[in-house]
Amino acid sequence: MKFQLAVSDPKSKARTGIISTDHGEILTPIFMPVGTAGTVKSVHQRELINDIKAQIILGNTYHLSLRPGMETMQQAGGLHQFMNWDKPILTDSGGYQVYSLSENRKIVEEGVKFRSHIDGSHQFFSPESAIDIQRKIGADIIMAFDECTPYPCEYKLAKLSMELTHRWLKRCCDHFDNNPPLYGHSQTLFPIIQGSTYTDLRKQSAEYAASMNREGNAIGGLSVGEPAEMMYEITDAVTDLLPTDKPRYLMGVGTPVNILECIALGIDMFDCVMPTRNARNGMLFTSEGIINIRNEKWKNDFSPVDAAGTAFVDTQYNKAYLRHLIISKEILGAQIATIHNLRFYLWLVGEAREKIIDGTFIMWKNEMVDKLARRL
RNA sequence: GUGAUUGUAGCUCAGUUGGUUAGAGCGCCUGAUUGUGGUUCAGGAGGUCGUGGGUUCGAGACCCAUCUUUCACC
Repeated sequence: MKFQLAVSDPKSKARTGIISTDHGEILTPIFMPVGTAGTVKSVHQRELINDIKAQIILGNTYHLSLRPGMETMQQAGGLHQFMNWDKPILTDSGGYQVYSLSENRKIVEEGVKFRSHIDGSHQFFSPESAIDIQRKIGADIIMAFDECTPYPCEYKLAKLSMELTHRWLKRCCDHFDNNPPLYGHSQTLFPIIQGSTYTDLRKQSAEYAASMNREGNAIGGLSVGEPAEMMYEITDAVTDLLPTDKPRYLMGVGTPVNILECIALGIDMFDCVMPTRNARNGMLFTSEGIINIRNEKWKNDFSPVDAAGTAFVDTQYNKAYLRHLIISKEILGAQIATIHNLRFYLWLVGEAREKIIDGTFIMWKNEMVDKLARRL
């Protein structure tokens, strides 16, 4: 992987760049659609490329290791081959599932004992096994195995957790360096910064992550329930300590507003389930604000889903129809809403990139932020 | 026509020997959702208990009439 920093906005910390992988280039800042189980839910790979214009998608170590399992994955020749996606892929390590499936796990120094949510079987993940699995999946960018702390989190616990994440990070790096890729293309490992909402811990973690000298760095453990302002504050502090010549990935963020604010703070990569999961529940993100398409007021509104939108679904279907589909839990409703939301997210980061290059980013961002949070 | 049977929220139904403001599930209407368990969670609206009489301090419940549902028999 290579990262070429292109433009730095003089009025903020925003920047643009190009990430090069063996599966192609990624123009930053970028949003990466989440495809946990080897599919971005409800959309076709062809739509991801042609309509949504996704440049990179996510997969998930935990979910893919349970199903279909690594035997199938290896026989398929890795996830790119398996799902017929030859653009870049990033895999999350399963660390987040330690957090989100917290009722079914036990954390020890060695790793984490899980119970599968599918069949209740006992599973064990360690930094080493998370790397092994991600080698077998074959993602272009893979993530260190970390512990994501909940919010709020006491200082003492946050510190202990961060220190465990650091020891795990060292093990991830060692194991990664000692085990080559399996499919003839290169992979790169990103460390994850933790430290909850404590600036001193975050700084310590950022420095430790940077000292691993990998090709990119990620910020984890945010957008877990803390106020947005707190998230911005932490992100701001952390990006100051990360090398400028490597991409910064803010994990799990966020709303369109969050993304613009964090681009201004020097973040290059984002992922979030919001545009996909919320699409399936009828929440649409548009340049004019947020639409809950289930609301009764759209029942007989035959105007386009998003007249200003750039996806074909925005003009080919009307709101009343989409409302009907979502309320009826029809599959096509999820498809249309997901294509719309993902296209909007990709459009948004694409515009941000253009504005950074133009030198008008901050002005544009401030105008957009007001509109994006409106409820229509 | 005769004999049973049924009637409570939009739907399917609870509702104790008669006792405060009649409940549930689903549906509907609003929110929430941030490295996805095709979700999940929170809140809300909605009922002259078929109708009319009666008994009783008090009736969704008991009695009478009437309408209604379903069934059987003539």
